[in-house]
Amino acid sequence: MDDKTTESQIFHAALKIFHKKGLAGARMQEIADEAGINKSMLHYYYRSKEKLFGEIFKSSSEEFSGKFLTILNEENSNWEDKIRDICHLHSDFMMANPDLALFVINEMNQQPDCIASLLQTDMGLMHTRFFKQLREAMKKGEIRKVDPMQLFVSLVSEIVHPFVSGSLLQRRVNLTAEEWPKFLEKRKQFVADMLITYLKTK
Amino acid sequence: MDDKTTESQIFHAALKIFHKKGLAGARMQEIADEAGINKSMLHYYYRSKEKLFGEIFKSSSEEFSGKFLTILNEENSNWEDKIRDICHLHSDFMMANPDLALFVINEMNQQPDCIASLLQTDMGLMHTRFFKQLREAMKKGEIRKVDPMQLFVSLVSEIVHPFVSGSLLQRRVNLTAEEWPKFLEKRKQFVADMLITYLKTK
DNA sequence: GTCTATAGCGAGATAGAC
DNA sequence: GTCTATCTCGCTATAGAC
Repeated sequence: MDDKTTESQIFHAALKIFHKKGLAGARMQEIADEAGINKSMLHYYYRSKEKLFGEIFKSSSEEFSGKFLTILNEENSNWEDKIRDICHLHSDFMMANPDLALFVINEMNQQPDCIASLLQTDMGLMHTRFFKQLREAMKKGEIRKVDPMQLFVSLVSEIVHPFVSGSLLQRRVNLTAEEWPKFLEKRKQFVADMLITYLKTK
Repeated sequence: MDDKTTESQIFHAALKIFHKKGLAGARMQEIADEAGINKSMLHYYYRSKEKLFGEIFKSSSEEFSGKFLTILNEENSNWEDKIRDICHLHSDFMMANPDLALFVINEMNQQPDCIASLLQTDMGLMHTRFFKQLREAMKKGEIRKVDPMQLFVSLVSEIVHPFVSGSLLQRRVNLTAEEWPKFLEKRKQFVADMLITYLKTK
């Protein structure tokens, strides 16, 4: 799907436009223009706007969610490494795909039913190595006893939200467009240190 | 604007529909139905869809941002109280307005220019009592020295993101629709404790 | 497979009676 | 101020030539 066929050109153009404008806001003409091809080709390859959107959403949400699972299930790292990995690798991923998170979150709220079928119902988060390692460390008394789910939500929120809410937060903390990426870069370290420090102090 | 005049009925109906579907996804007919009045009345009172949307967005974004400033500037509370207040009061506010945050974030990204004029350019965050108290406490060595902006972004992210990303996170942590509100309720305490504990340990 | 032309419909907006 | 009827346009989708 990464070659230069017409179909993949459409796919990549649609991804870009849907990510920026969402299903309701995107226009087939705009996608065609972005791909540099004729509008009727979109229907030739993907039948309808909804079908095309479905492909994009499926791919995007799987990519977004998949990143977490692979890191949380890594074999050769302890819970501390995994927190640092999430902070660094996921930040990098979102820096490279600035509209992805908001797109997935947003469209998921809009189309609860039509989209529900596209998603894995259970990610098995509780059974990843990360959670096992956390529970183990708590049992041994190495770290503070907390609800692992609250910790996970904190981790995700701290990393994802600055990207989701980018323009609003940037304005609030009064940083320029040049300073903001640097702020996010420093943030990886800040979040990892905070969470790990909190867990280790009793 | 809170009486039962036609204009306020339209306003409240539009708020509800725009919050749920956004500018592009909302339909004037749907707003009229929600308000229980004729569609042409929307144009009579608000001229166009864009004008009506503008009123809703202005009101919503001001309400959303204003909550923070008032808490961060409270006279009779120290930095610790203020963190707890943000966690508790802002959570309650978002629980009561579940679609507000995502709506503001989303539309802000969609309409960068048309909306920019509606927003206060500088919230003066750095000059609120909260930040003064934080810097003071750091100077005295009472708390860990951190970038106050990073801390603020963490605070906002931890509280706001679970609401913004509600349906996605809920699915991830595998909680039912009944368990999720309880989880969010416990979260207020969890976040406040974590941030305060982190700051106090050196 | 790719293009042009156009069908068909939905939605925002207005005219005009009451 | 409120309603019904209608205009107009933009957008999805398709038909059909090449």
